[in-house]
Amino acid sequence: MLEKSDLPISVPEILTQLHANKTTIYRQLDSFIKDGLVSEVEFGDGKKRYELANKKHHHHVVCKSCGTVADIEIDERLLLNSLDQTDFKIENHNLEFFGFCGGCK
Amino acid sequence: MLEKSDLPISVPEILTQLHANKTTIYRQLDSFIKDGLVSEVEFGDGKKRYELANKKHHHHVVCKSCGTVADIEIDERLLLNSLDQTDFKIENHNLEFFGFCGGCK
DNA sequence: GTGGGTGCAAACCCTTTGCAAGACT
DNA sequence: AGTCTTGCAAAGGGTTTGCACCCAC
Repeated sequence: MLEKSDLPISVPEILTQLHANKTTIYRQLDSFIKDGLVSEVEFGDGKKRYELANKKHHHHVVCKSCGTVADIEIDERLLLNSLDQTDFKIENHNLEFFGFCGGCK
Repeated sequence: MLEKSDLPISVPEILTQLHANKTTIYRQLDSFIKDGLVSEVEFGDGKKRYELANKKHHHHVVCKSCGTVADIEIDERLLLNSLDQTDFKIENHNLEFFGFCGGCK
């Protein structure tokens, strides 16, 4: 398929670039996610975004002005220590940063 | 208004508890956010949630099974250090944890 | 009367579902 | 035949918008 984008992309974006059926895209993404090939990220604009799951664990910085997205690696050691205070069994987390990119700031 | 809930609540949830107009709720929330009284959080289920902005900076743990939400404080020092690698000017971030609560795990 | 907040309905956008048609074994 | 995938249209769910109405100054 079209997981050629190296940054997370939404279904509406996919549809502008690929003359394909909406429903099929959603269903294929679901199955890729189930197989662990694709992962979902959320930037809080109401659209889910998808990226290949073959990269090492990372997070994103999103430009509030132009929408540019960059990958970022976070040292999560201290972050994980903070989890001792809860009795939840944590399985995953969302962590995304918002600000202005070099060109926009 | 009804910011009596001490945890983030979505507009559909508000509407079940308060016989009020949808549009009015959205507009009042917008204005509260603009005034810095309310802040928005996202748990990735397509609904925005809102909570009073008068608490100290914190994050949430969300139970994937029953939906229970708890507050959690995160030591963000190391996390912020990681941001040196980007030339973005970061203004804010989303950080939410997902897992299973004491009752569900 | 003018300006601002309210209410209703419709529109919007992303996502999901139902069902019939097609492809593959 | 049987099963799995596709396509289209419709429905769903959250959010936004248009516009008329009402209240207060």
